[in-house]
Amino acid sequence: MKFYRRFEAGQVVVWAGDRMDFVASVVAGMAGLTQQLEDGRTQMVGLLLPSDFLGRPGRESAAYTVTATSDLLLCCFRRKPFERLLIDNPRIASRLLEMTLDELDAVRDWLLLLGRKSAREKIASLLVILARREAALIKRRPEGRIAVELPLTREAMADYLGLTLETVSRQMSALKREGVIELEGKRRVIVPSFQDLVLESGDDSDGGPLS
Amino acid sequence: MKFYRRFEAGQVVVWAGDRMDFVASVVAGMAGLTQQLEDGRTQMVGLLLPSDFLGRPGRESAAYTVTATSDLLLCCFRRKPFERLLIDNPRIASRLLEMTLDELDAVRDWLLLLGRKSAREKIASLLVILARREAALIKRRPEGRIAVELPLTREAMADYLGLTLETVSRQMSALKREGVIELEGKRRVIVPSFQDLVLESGDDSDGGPLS
DNA sequence: CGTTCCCTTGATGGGCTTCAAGACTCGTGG
DNA sequence: CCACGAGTCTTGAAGCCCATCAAGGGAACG
Repeated sequence: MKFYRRFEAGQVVVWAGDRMDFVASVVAGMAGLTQQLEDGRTQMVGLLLPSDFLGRPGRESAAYTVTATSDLLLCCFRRKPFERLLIDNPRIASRLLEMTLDELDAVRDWLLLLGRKSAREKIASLLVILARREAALIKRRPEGRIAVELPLTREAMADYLGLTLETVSRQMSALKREGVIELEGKRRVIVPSFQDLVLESGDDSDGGPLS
Repeated sequence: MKFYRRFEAGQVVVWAGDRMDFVASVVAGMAGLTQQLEDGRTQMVGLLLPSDFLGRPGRESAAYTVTATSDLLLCCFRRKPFERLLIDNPRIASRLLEMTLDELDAVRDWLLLLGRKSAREKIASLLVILARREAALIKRRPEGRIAVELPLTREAMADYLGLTLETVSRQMSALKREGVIELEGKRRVIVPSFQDLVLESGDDSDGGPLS
């Protein structure tokens, strides 16, 4: 009933429209849900980090293409038994509802980012989000000088932010030039002052409760 | 336990952060959830139509400002009794989960719209969405020549689409000039060919099941 | 008949995309 | 060992789409 699956960076987990008879939880690594227009324009519509849930109970086929953006480890359950589990165990169903509502809130913040933020603010916002998610795993709140893992290509960042990869690259360079961030290789960012990064992100909310 | 509340177009239902001890279902009219950056930039992050659910069980205060975009009638339940209902009645809880998952899918389509579509495609997409929602209420699928109610100001449309109200106005004029739409007053649109409008919206999906 | 709200239209400029070329990194094979 | 190539990223130049600033039209209301 429960089993693990491993994917390398860049591999596709499922294609939109394909049959999908499992649900899963991310153990390690990162995955993106993406949607496309006919002419190929691509937008990421979900970013899955450790502890996130993948799949929809009661649905036969995948609504979105899921791609591993870094090496990825999934803990999978066959869908039918999982659906039974939901019916028999209201506590689990209730927990799933809560996770879904949290995800809905996160996606709504994402709408604000895509609709109203500048390229620079978008980049800063993404780094803030990743820093907060990383810190939340160890029940902490980011502050001062911190390091952020960035297991995304420039292209994946662009698809998340609704930009081109060139613009992402330019804005990363600009933030570096101005000392807001430092780069250790392409996929690791040092943030000298997390507070300053939050200022660059446009919104001043403190990130809410640790939950 | 159950009561009705009425709001006029433009009135605020709740302010973000305010205490909210009811949940509600939209009976008639339309409401928008909006989020703001400190400098005033506004993005709509939810659009509630008849049959949609408002509020989050288990949460004390509103996360977003809710505004009636047209005259609005809500069917409200006090939050505490409603939460008890969810615990005692798994069928209702399960239904709420399904509605939340549907909303999540809708918001993900919205991400694609904000991140990757042109102003013209955004306008067309909004009209397609409203036409489909309206048609779904009577279990039909829009096609051919149809009318679409547009109970939104140009500014509310702009906040939904991540544009300025001037751009919305210009693109509406352009679509009209080219015969894709006709206007009956400012808040009612005639679509000579729904299929043509879908082509203008950028994605060619058929709108999925009627559910 | 003036005020207010909403909408339309014009002119201008800027932020991001597009197109293009080159740099860096890493793994492979000569 | 080093040359080569593929994938990823950076940087430059040009142009377009949409935002911004500005003015005015139209309808509803007192």
